[in-house]
Amino acid sequence: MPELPEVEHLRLTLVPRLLGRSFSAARVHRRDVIIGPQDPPGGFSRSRRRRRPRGLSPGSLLVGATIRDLHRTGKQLAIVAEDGRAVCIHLGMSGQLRWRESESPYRRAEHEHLTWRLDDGSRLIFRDPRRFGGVWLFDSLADLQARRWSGLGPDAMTITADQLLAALAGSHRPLKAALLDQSVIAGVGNIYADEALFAARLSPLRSAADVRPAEASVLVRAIQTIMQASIASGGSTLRDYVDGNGRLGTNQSRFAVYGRAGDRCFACGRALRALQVAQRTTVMCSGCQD
DNA sequence: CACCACCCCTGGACGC
DNA sequence: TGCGTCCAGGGGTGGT
Repeated sequence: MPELPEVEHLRLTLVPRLLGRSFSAARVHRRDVIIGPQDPPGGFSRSRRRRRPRGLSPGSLLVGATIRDLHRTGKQLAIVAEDGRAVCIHLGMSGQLRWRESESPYRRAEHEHLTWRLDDGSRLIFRDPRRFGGVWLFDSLADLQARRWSGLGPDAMTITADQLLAALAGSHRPLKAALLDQSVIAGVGNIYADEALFAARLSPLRSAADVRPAEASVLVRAIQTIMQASIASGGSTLRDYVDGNGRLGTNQSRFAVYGRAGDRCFACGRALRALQVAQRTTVMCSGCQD
């Protein structure tokens, strides 16, 4: 569920908490959520992931280093230290990254897999009940970008219509399947794919290669407008998503189609239709989208 | 190569 | 109340 807007809002809430601070300690409560730094690019597959990560030391979790920057590409976040080392965090479906004040009494809650202590006594906690997410360790941001982010397409917030069009060219799968493919465009998930396609009046079933330049422009604008609005309202919270301060998002109240199958289309009044595209529940308006 | 079905995981909703 | 079943979905893997 955390897609680009949730991760970006999370990043914005963590920047003032983390930049310039340093980690004084890290506690790993569940080893298999952590991958690297010498493990294969992209991490282990599910079965192999159970293996104990090699090279896991307090240093590789950035302990002792000052935090210089928080990066985001698509749905992934990176904490970058002054000395260049980087930790990549992917929230998956249910992941949370939460900062807690020093005075709050801390008792580890369920599914909290990794806890950092900061030099001012506050804490940064990675929690992920479903464990679709993970934490990847790299010796440098360049290494992270080369080994983990190189397969990602342009970020959804900055992609141009020409770039999207080029990525769609020659592909005959449904347009929505292409939008969900992170190598085509990074950051779009099931919710914002449906919302953007509705706003752009394009059917999720359209063949990707059939999208015309003018339609790609409208679609890119729709994606970016919708995502920008969501970032501003703290992201969408359906179940698990909270920002760095533990606050819920409110953007879910603006959904036009997602989760509204059977309800009336706000534009034309027809009942919204639910279908499956690329193994994902998809909601669309047959009257408006084509 | 392109595409797709399947699987990982947990908790919440729902039916009986 | 309790138990079973289904569903949510990001993304890696392996099959077609």
